[in-house]
Amino acid sequence: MAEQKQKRMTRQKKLIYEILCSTKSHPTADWIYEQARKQIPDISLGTVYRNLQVMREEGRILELSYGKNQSRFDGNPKPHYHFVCEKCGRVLDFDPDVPLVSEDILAAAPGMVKYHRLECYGICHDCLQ
Amino acid sequence: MAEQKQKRMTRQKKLIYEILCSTKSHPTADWIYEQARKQIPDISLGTVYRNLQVMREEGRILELSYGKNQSRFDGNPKPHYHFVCEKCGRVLDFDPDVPLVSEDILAAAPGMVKYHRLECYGICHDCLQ
DNA sequence: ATAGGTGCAAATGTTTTGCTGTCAA
DNA sequence: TTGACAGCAAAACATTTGCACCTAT
Repeated sequence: MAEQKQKRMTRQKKLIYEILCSTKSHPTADWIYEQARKQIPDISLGTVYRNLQVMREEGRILELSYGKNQSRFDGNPKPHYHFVCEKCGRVLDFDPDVPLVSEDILAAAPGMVKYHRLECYGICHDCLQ
Repeated sequence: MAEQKQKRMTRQKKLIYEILCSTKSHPTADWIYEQARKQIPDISLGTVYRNLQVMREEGRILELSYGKNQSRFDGNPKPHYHFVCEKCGRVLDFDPDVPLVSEDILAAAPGMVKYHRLECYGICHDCLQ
C-alpha cells in the first residue's frame, strides 16, 4: 500500500494551515502567500504551493478549481457544496446541513462514484439586495 | 442589452465545430488542434482557442475545467452531468434522462442559482471489469 | 471595401521544479 | 546527524494577445 512518506511540521506549513483555517473565504495560493509574509517575510510562493499540495494529499484540505483561474483552497476537508457568485466573485459554502445529492442520481453514473462535487453559479444574497 | 457583435463563419471555425461535435469524448483544445491540422495544416492553436471561446460565448458549446489541467470542451450545450474516471482519465456523460439535482438542494444555496455543475469522480464501468 | 478573422510568435499568469543551504526530529 | 524542507529563480504549461496580412460578407 502507498506508505506515507514522513512529513515534518515546519513553521511555514503550520502558518499556511492556520491562515487557511482562520478564514471562511476560499483563498488562492497567492492570497495565502501575502498573508503569510506578514509573519514570515521571506517565505516563498513555491513553499506555499508545495505545502498546499502536501496537505491536499494528506486529506487535510481541499483544492477547488474554477475555470482556468487560480485554484482556491478550503481548510474544511469534509465534502460540501459551493456557490460561486458571478458578481462579487466570492465562493460561498452551502449550509452543511443541506442533504447531499440523491443516491438515485449517483447510481446512474457510468461507473462507481467515489466522490462528487456540486458547484452552483449565480448571484449571492448580498449582491441581490 | 448586450448586442451580439456580428460573427463570421470561417472554414476554421466550421471545422473546429465539426470536430467537436463528431466525438463523444470531451477533447482538449490541443486535441482539436491536432485533428484540425489534418484538414487545414497551417491552422494555429491560437485560432482554435479563439473560436472555442467565441462558441462558448454564443452558447453553442460548453467548457469544462478540471483542476489545473487543460480545459475540455463539449459540443453539447445542454446542461448534463459528468463522470471523470480516475483510472483511464476519460470524461463520460451521464445518461441524459437522469433527473437533475433536486430543487430543495438548489433552494438552499446562499444566492440565486443560474446553473450548476455536478461532477462525479471514480472508476468507470469499463475499468471496473 | 472593410471589419473581423487568421497565423505567427511573443507575452501572460499560474504552478512546478532544480539546486543549494537549512532545520526539525 | 541527516534527510526532508525552505528560498530562490528558472522552467513548464496552458492560454491569451499584438500585429500585419487575409477573407467572408
